[in-house]
Amino acid sequence: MISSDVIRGYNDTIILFFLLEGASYGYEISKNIKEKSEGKYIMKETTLYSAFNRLENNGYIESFYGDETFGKRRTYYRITPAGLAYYKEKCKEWEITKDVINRFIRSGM
Amino acid sequence: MISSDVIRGYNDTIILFFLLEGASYGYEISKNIKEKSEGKYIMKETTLYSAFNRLENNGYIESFYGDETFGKRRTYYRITPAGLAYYKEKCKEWEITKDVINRFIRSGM
DNA sequence: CAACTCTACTTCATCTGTCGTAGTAAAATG
DNA sequence: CATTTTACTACGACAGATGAAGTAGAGTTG
Repeated sequence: MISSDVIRGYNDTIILFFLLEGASYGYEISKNIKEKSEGKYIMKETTLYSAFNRLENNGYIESFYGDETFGKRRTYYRITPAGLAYYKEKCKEWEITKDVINRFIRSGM
Repeated sequence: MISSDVIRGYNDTIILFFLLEGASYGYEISKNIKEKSEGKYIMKETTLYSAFNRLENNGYIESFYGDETFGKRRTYYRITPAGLAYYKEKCKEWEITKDVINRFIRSGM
């Protein structure tokens, strides 16, 4: 398990990644993150839902209610064009970040 | 310039990296970070000095005064064995982190 | 020689994002 | 029918980053 401070700047990006494939909701994304990272990263519920709020306030995602007449009502989110642009930007930034941090890492110690 | 939230979890590691080579002090490390990253990352003074405090409180570095009889007195820092162990740990963690974040990045967009 | 820049910090207050704790509520499972 | 899983929401605490401002000596420039 890696510390979350490392990931801090990329939680929003991780969420947007899953929304690229289509609308989704909190619990599903939470499971997907765990699965895709093979359990190496688990986003806390509170972190996830507060990220949704931030992303929506920034206009990067939009929420709507599912039409399930059964079960607990889900809040679905879809990515907006601004969200897609933000995601792409973050991907580029990541390449630079990786390169920069690598300069301060000694891998063979 | 990359956002510092990304780096957040690695500021301490970056500082320790320079102390591997020998004792140093704030201003010098600040310059070194800028140079080594080719200006892509500039650690703010307040971030740097508060990191020194944190690192010292954790026993990862030790401070001492330089014997310069001229100029403004410098506070030097040297890495401790615990600091070295911490640095090595962070380097290993970085490899995992990189791998995990990469899974949520689409590089060709 | 006065003004400015560079070196080398320190203090303080604020903000953002993460996370612990707790609670609600419906459906599925054994 | 009790427990687990799904699907959230609210609240408060905390750590680390940062902006603004100040201190102070040394070197540089007009």
